[in-house]
Amino acid sequence: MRTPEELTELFRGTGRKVTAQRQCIFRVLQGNVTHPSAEAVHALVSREMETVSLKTVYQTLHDLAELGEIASLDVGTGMTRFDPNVDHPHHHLVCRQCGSVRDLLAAFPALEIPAGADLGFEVGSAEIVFRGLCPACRPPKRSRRPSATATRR
Amino acid sequence: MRTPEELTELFRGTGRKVTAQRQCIFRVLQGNVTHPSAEAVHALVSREMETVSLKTVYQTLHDLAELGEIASLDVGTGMTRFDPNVDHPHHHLVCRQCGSVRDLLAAFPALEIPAGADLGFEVGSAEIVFRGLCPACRPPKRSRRPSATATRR
DNA sequence: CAGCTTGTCTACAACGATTGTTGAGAAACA
DNA sequence: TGTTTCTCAACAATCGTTGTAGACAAGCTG
Repeated sequence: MRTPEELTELFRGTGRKVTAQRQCIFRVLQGNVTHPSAEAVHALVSREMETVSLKTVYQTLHDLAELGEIASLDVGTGMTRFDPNVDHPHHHLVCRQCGSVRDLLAAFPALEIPAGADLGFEVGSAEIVFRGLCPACRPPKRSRRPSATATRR
Repeated sequence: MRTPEELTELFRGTGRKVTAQRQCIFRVLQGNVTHPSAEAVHALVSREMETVSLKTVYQTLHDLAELGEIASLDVGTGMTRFDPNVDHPHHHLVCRQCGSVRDLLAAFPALEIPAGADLGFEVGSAEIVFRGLCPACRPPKRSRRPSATATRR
C-alpha cells in the first residue's frame, strides 16, 4: 500500500473525493500488519473520530481493494480481513486459537498445477493458508510462558 | 467419508441418535464432489423429505465435521462448504466466476515452512486455494464452446 | 472566495448465512 | 412397553455486511 499522501493523489485522480475520514483510514492501515477486519479498522479510526460509521470504513476498504492498494482476505475467521501488504507476494499463517494472521514472506516455487491435473481449469493465482498456533497461544513449553500480554479475541 | 451404514453405527456409538433426516443427509453427501453449501445440501435433502429444516442440516453437518467425516471449507464464496473427501489429502480449485470448487489430488511436498521463517508459529496444516476459471466459465477458445450445460449458481 | 455539482457522510433499516430457543416427538435402551 | 434423552421443525435472533435517505462537504469554475 502507498503512503496516505500518495493515496490522496490516487483517490483524486480516480474521481474519488478525499475526506478526513478516508485519510484517517489510510493512516490506520499504513504499516498495519495485523490484517484487521473492517470492525477492527473502525475501532482504530473511532479513537480519532468518534462518529465515523462502519459503513464508511467498509466503503473505503472496498475502494482501496478495487484500486489494488490493499487485499481482502478470507481465511475462515468469519469476517473479511484486510491486508495492506500487496507489494510483496506472500502467504498467511492463521492461528486456530485467537484467529490472528501473520504474513509468511516466502516463495513457493512449486505452486504450479502439475500438468494434466488441472482438468481444464485456468488457474490465475494460488494462496496458501497455514493453520496452527501463534506464539501467544502455543502451550507453554518448559518454563517459558507465552508472554504476559493479553490474548487477542 | 464412510458409508451411510457406517455413519449410522458411528453416530450411535458416540451417543447420537440416528434419524431418517440424518441418514438422508448421509446419502446426499456420499460421493458428492460438488462441495455443497448447507443450503445446497438442504435443497437435495428436501427432494426426498420436504419438511426438513435448514437447522437440522447445519446440525448434522457440524456433527459430521466434528467426527472428522467431512471437512468444512471456507474458500471465500460467502458461505461454508462441505467436503466429504477427507480420506485423501488434497487442495482446491475455486472458480472466480461461478464459485464452483474442484478437488486437486496432488501432493505438494514443498509445503513445509522454511526453517526460521515461522516466527514461533506452530504449524498444523496447510491448505492451498487455486483461483481461476473452471472449464464451463472459461472464455471459449476457437470454436469450442464451454459446453451447453447450464452454469451453476 | 462564492456558487455549483457531485460524491460522501451518518444513521437506519435490510439482507444472507448461521445459530439459539422451544415444545412436540421419536430413538435407544431397559 | 415405558422411560429417558436426544432431535426435530418452526421461529426469532445474531453477526457481518450492504442498501437507502437526506444532510453535507470536496473540488471545480468563474
